[in-house]
Amino acid sequence: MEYRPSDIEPKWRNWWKENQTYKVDNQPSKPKYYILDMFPYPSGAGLHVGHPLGYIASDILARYKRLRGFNVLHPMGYDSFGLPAEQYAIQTGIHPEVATEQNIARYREQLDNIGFSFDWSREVRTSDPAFYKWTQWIFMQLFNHYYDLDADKALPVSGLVAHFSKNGNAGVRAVCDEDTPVFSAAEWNDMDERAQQLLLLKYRLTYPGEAYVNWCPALGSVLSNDEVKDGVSERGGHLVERKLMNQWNMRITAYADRLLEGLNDLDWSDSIKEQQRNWINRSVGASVRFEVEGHEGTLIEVFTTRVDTIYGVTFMVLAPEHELVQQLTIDTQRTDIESYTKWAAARSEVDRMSETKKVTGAFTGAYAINPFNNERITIWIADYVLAGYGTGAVMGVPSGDQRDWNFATQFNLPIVPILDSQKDIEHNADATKEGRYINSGIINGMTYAEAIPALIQWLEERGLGKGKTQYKLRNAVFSRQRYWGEPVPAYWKDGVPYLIDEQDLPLVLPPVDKYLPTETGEPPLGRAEGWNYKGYEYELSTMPGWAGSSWYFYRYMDPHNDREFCSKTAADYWQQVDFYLGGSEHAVGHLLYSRFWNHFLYDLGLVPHREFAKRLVNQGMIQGRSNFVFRARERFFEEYLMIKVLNPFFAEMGPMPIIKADFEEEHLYDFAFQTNNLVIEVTSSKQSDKIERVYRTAQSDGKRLLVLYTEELIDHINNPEVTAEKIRNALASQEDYTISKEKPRCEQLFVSLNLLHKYHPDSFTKLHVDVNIVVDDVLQIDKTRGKQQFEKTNFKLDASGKYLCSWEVEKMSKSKYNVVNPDDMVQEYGADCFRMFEMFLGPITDAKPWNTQGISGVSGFLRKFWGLFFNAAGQFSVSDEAPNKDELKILHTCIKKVTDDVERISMNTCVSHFMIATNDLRRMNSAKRAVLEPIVVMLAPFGPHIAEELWRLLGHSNTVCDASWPILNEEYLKTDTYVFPIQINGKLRATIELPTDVNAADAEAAALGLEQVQKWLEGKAPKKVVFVPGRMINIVL
RNA sequence: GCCCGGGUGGUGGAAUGGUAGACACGCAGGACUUAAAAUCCUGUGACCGUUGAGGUCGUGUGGGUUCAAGUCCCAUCCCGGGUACCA
Repeated sequence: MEYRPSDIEPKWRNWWKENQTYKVDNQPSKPKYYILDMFPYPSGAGLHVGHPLGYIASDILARYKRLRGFNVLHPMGYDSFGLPAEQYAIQTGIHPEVATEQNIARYREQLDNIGFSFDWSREVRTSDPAFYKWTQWIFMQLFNHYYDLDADKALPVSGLVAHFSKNGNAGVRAVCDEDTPVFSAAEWNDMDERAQQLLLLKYRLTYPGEAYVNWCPALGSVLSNDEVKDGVSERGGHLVERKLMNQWNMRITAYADRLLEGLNDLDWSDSIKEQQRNWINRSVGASVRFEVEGHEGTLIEVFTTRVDTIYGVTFMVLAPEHELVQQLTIDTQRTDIESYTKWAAARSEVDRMSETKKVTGAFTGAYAINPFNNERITIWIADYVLAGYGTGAVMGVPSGDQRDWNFATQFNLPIVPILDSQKDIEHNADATKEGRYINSGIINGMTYAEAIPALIQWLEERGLGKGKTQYKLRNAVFSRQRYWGEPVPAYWKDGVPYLIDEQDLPLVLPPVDKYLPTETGEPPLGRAEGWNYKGYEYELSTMPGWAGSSWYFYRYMDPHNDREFCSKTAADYWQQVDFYLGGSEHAVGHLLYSRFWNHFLYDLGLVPHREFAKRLVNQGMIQGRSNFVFRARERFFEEYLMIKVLNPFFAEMGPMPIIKADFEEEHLYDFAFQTNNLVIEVTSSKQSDKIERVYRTAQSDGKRLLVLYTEELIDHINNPEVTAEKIRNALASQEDYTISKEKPRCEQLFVSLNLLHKYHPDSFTKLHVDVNIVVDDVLQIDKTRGKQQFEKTNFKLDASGKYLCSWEVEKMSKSKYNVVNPDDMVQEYGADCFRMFEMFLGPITDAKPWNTQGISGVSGFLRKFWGLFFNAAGQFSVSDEAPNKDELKILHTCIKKVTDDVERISMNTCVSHFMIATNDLRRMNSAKRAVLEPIVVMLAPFGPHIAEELWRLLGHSNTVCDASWPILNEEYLKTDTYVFPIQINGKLRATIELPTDVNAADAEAAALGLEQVQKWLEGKAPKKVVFVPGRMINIVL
């Protein structure tokens, strides 16, 4: 019987569905294993081949764990709020919910096609009110809690209020805003409700505050960083500026230390933990306040990790957005400062940080006073200082910091050495901490270790600063001026936010007429009619994409609970995620925010662990391999005409007076002949104005004009003789105006890659082409028909009649037309083959471009494996004979390797091991149940359909999912002899077969006795012989 | 720029500091076939040499540690991810 995946795969998928094979119940009697994939955003492009990479790996692990006796939770759902659906809604008017619903249906269909063991009864969607009710509920808990430093956990704000009314905020050690005043109980009790509420916001774990956003005045809305390219909006190219806006924030910095410490116990890759550490970036230093000359009481605070360099400060730099810039700038500098600020506002943070070669800045005209030596230093603004980072001001120490050095050099500011060990500071900054201080007042002669405490003590005694620990981690902006997200369960009264009643949850997203900001620039929710809470206006921003994904892993444990986000029973059983798999691009975004929420939920006693995911593996991205085609621009046609058609004419008729080799527009005519006064104009037939203009010029010059439409050139592009004939006719004719009368068929021309070198690079526009109509970089011309991109198109093909495309590796995305749909692969090769091929591509953690060459190897393997079970007549035929030693060795080698490799998530080598076992068994013509059945079980996680079919053919009535993983017996792997490699000076020169357990002396003697070894020894004795038991022999000469 | 990865034959990749290139793809030759497809067998890092010998080089590049380095250390180049509102 032939292996036909299209027959067996749908059959078993149905059977699994009907028998609820993958339904999971809480079974306290069984050990549990929770394996989770980062859930997908259901995009309109559908699932692409990159998504399943992780899902297949986790599915293999889930099925493997099940075979090893675990009760495995392996759920799937959708992160279904997000920007793309909203963009689509703006363009089409279709409600994002409708589009999202369709996208999910499509994802589900595609996922079902691959044979995953997901328990779909536990599916979650973040955009489902039954789900986001709990996202909103958690938000409310955050609002109602503050971080208490003594308890080192989140505590209810109600306790804080009680404390304030008795003692004021003295004695409260809590994380709060920098500018929180100190107040007494009396002062607190005297405050009105509004003042009290405003004060409490300084403590709450979520609070409204100001943050910079990408504001696009032309679109009247805030843009995501993704939507901004080179300082303008991606759509429309409108100007974008950075603007302060009132936004909800999450006080994640309260958890900075715990998020750092928690990393130590996590079984996550070192690289990801390192990224998180760097992102949080705890730095110990000092804050120093500088007075501003002539501005009594105005202080500029800076944070520095190198307070020891304070005497080397020769200037100060503020972020262009710094609140004091306006006030400090003197009139004569105002124009400079304003134009610089405007320029800087248009630049993104990444641009601002990346630019290190070009130093820019502007002088405010103001001076600050260094508190240590009372020196006047100039105050500048420069875009390398970011407003949202630290205090938005830095002290410039050019001798010790390269960026400061560059700045000082550019603007001719002094560079003062401060350590006797600093070298070469005329050419570079030297950030050393070695040596002793010079030019440094109270710390002269001290070392780094002595100077720091001395300086901090000095500052603290005078109230001019203090030792301080700072984090690079910033509080997270939580508002989005968008429609398609969770509404914030808060309303505004008198400029103060209040939570709605818990019983009014969920606060459901209201309908709006358009998904755009209001005329007054408010978020789309401002359009919702009658949308208010007991007469008060709701918060109009919605939550960001990461809200729902920060806690969804608990919902899978108890997905239908309408009283709690997850019951205690469920959480107690499933505990935490044992294995989490997802893209490395989430290293600091999702994975840090979700850890933060989890720590908070843990503080409230709602979840059993501080960390939600015990083990994490990051899969590499499957990149797209984009193809490009080249559309000819007008310049091409002029060049083409010259090269292919005109040159023979010119050779015959002599050179022309007015033609030059370049094809600039300002030339009067494109080409001209002396013969018969003929001039030629090449242009699109659409440019009738231009044709008329040239015609008039030609008339007044007394020239005869031939107009060649680019479109007619396109029509005959592969046959230049047609055009040559036209020119010949025009040269012979006496008409003063020749123009084609027939309507050209084509409007655009695409030129094959291998012809481009003949033309100027500017002659073409490079465009993405759908990779699904390209095979081996050759465009399938027949498949271009009916495609909008190729309407009225002709192709200039290469000598072999092909159209060759160029290619590049890029992110796989709809806009790049490089999305490959797994359905197509499944259709052609079957789901098992697709699954195994994705695994066979390489290590799960590596990024790689999608490329299907090689899939036939996996397909062939499955057929060969299948063939092991059938005799020459095509009948199922498996023997019950006892296996021999060689067969047992094949089997147990396979058990060992596959078991080891699944445990370390090395799925690609597992596939190889199956191939090796299959090839070996085929060579032996072996078909024994005792060997084949265990391999079927091991194959089941990888190719569940084929394994299920063979399992049943072997006579079982239950599903292969409920079989047991085979047990390794090392005895079968042992060998009596081993072929030892013999190295001379580390290079392989010979081999020798010896007993596996040979001792050093015997091995050495045997090796030295070999003729090949003697040859190298040249009669001398070796200096040394290294013997690694059971492995190798190295002879050192 | 900064942080984190990665770089091995024509290609995807394999390799607890111990025989570099497992397993596949591709390619070449052969078998079967009227033929093609499919299938099967053999070969396949480069170079020199050749009798089935043997040798030199070889894991981005340049150094180093070691009896032994793809693997460890230092420097450097290139590619990918993240860079706080894509998810």
